[in-house]
Amino acid sequence: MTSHHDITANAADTVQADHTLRGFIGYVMKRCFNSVQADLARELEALDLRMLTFSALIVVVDNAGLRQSELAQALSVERPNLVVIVDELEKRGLIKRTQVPTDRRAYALTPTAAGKELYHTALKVVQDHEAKILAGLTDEQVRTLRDALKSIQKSADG
Amino acid sequence: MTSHHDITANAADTVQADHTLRGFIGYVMKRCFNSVQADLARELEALDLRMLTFSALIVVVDNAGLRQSELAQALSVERPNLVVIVDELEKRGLIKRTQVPTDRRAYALTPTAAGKELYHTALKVVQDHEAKILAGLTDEQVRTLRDALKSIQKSADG
DNA sequence: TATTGTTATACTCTATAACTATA
DNA sequence: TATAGTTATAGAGTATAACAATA
Repeated sequence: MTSHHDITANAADTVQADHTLRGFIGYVMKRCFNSVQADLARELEALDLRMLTFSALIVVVDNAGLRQSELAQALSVERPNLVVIVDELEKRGLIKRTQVPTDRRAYALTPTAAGKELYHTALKVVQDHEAKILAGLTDEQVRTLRDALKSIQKSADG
Repeated sequence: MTSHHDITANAADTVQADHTLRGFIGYVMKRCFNSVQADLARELEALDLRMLTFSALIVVVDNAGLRQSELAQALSVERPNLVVIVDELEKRGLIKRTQVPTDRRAYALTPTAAGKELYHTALKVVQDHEAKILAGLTDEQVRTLRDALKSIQKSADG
C-alpha cells in the first residue's frame, strides 16, 4: 500500500494505522465477524436468506411447535424484532403460525414441507461456508476458538 | 429453564433450541460479539463514546494528519459512513479537520488536546473491559483465539 | 479520467415503550 | 397482575449511487 503523497507521509503508510486497536480482541472480533457476515450474506443471497432468517428457520425446524417467545429467547432477539422475521418466513410459506389450544395468546411455529426442504439446502450452504472460513485452522484450534468465544460471551453477559 | 406448559413440551425445554446453530463458529461468534459489543457500549457510555467513535479517535491520535479516506480504509468503513463519525468527533472538539496544502480536496485529521486526553481515558476503560472478558482464558488461549480470528477473516475476505 | 469528501438513500439489526388479548 | 404477540419508533451500522471540487 504505497502512497502518492509521500510529502505528507504519516504512520498510516508504514505500520497498520489501527495497530492499537488490533491489540483488542473485541476489535479483532468485530472486523472478523463483519467479514464473515458479509461473505455469508453473499452465499445465502441465492436462497433469499439472511443470517437471521436462516437462524430462525433452523430453530423452527429443529423445534417444531415452539412459541415465538421461545424462538426469541433461543436466538437472543427481542420479541418485537422477531415478528417481522416470522412474518417473512410465513409469507414465503416456510413456516406456519398455529394457535396453541391451551393458551390462546400464544402461537406455535411449525415448518412447512418447503421450509424443511430449504432447511437442508441452506444447511449445506452454511456448512460449506464454515468449511471455507475454517480452512486454515486445525480441529484443535477450532475447539479452542469455540471455547474461548463461549468463555468471553459468558464474561461479557456477566 | 423449566416451563409452565409441559403439556405441549418440546425440545426447547430439554436441549438448547439453537443446538444446530451452535455447531457453527459464525453463529457462536455473532452471539459472542453481540454480548461484547453491548457490554462495551455500556462501559463507554460514560465517555459518550461508541465502539466506532472510540476506534476513530484512537486511529486519529495514533496517526495524526491522516486523511479521512485513510481513516476509512484503516477501519474498513465506507467513506460516506465515516463523515458523520468525523463530524461528531469534530463537533465535540476532539479532532480537527485541516486543509492539506498539497491537495485541496483532502482533509488531514488531527487530535486536539481534549482528544488526546480522552484517548488515554478511553483506552483505560477498554483495556479494563478486555481484561474482564478475557479473564477466563490463558494467554495461550488468547493467542490462539486472535490468530484464529485473523485466519478466518482472511478466508472470508477471499 | 480518477479521487476526496459529501449528500442522499436504503437496508438491516437492535432496543424500548405501550397496546391487545388473554392468562 | 403477568404474559404472548404486536405496533410504533428510534438508534446504530452498513452499503451504493451520484454530485462538486480538485487532481
